[in-house]
Amino acid sequence: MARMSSVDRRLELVQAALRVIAAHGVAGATTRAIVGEAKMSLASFHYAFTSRDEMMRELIAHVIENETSAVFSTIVFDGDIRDVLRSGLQGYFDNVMADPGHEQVMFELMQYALRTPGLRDLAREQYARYHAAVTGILEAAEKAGIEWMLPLPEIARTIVTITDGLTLAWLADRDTEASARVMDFAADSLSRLAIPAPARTKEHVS
Amino acid sequence: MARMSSVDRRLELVQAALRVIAAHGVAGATTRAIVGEAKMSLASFHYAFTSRDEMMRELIAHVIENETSAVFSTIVFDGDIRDVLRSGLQGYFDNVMADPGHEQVMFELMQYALRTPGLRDLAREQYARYHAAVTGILEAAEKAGIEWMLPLPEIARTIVTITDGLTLAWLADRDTEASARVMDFAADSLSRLAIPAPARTKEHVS
DNA sequence: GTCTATAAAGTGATAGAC
DNA sequence: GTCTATCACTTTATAGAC
Repeated sequence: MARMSSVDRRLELVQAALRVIAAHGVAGATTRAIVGEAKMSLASFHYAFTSRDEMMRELIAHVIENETSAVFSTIVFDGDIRDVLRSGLQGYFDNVMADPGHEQVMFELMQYALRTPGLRDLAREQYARYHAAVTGILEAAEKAGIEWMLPLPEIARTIVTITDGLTLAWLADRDTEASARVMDFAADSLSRLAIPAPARTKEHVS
Repeated sequence: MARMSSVDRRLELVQAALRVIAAHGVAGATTRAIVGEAKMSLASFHYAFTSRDEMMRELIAHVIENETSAVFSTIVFDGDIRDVLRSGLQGYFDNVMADPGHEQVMFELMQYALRTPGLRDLAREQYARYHAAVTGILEAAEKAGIEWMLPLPEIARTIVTITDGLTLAWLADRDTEASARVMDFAADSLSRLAIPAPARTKEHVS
């Protein structure tokens, strides 16, 4: 096997571990399963990391750093605000349905962080990133002319609350139709927090 | 040790397991930890259950059967609907804050059920119970004179979506103030789905 | 029915050859 | 740096005395 830099090998193991977790959960991510997925020997694992705990910590930090954003990135702020919000939620939800394992892994890692001494702050950090990412989108909406009636971080937390709740219930019962109706209500409600751009689009929906 | 009926011994082990899970998570609920908590010998466990898997299945079924309701039971349908909804959410949230481990266990058990072959249907059942429980509360509200503008199960799913999302974020960052503002918005939004009782005391509980 | 003792398999981690 | 072999420990589950 070709020699690899320490950083590369650690990253490769982290990514292999993420694939194992996606397939078998955090509990299934044993060192042997991980090195099997990464096609390395067991000893290579402990050459790269001093312990499995260290790897898990780096894995969660990596996920927080890289996996958080880009979920809402397909939003276009054009037309009726209610429709923008509705299709933004749909875009998120389509991602969940296309790859349910991904969000499930995020939930599992959060639970793991909450349960593991020394990793609790990473769960907090994970949600701070979520909230910051959505706040960024709302700021983009502001630049597109939409004024908001509440502080942006407040609205962002509400949106994350809704997407989390949507995802959890759908992971459990896969009821896509019911989820769509919840998104309808959420878009209706959230749109009441927005004041549309003055000289752009016209109608207010009753 | 006094002899116990098979049913009692199984129940005692399940309850001990729940205490262990609350303290150390599903991963910490080894047979040894459970019989230690229940003050039984390891062999007694396998006399009562053929396997740990069997016990976990019974545990989740037990939780679904018994632990689901009673969370919203303190609601009084008196006064302004928005205030009723707001204090109903607060009642739920107070329960979460008083015993954060309980909701965390529910989330962990759901994840476990989703990951375990043959237990996926229990995750679905868990959410069906949630939705049914909240639907029941909305029906009670109807009897108290509140009309709803959407099908009750639809509103119920939305409420569960919100409470789940609220709880997850709070478990991660413990931001009680921010959670309160989300509940404010939720109560405002949900109250728009209600038509108040025609000739009752429509305001001023104070 | 309840116990002690132990089997059988899996776990994280390490030693030491190359 | 990478490997094989192995240690020390934990896990679920069972055997067999009482």
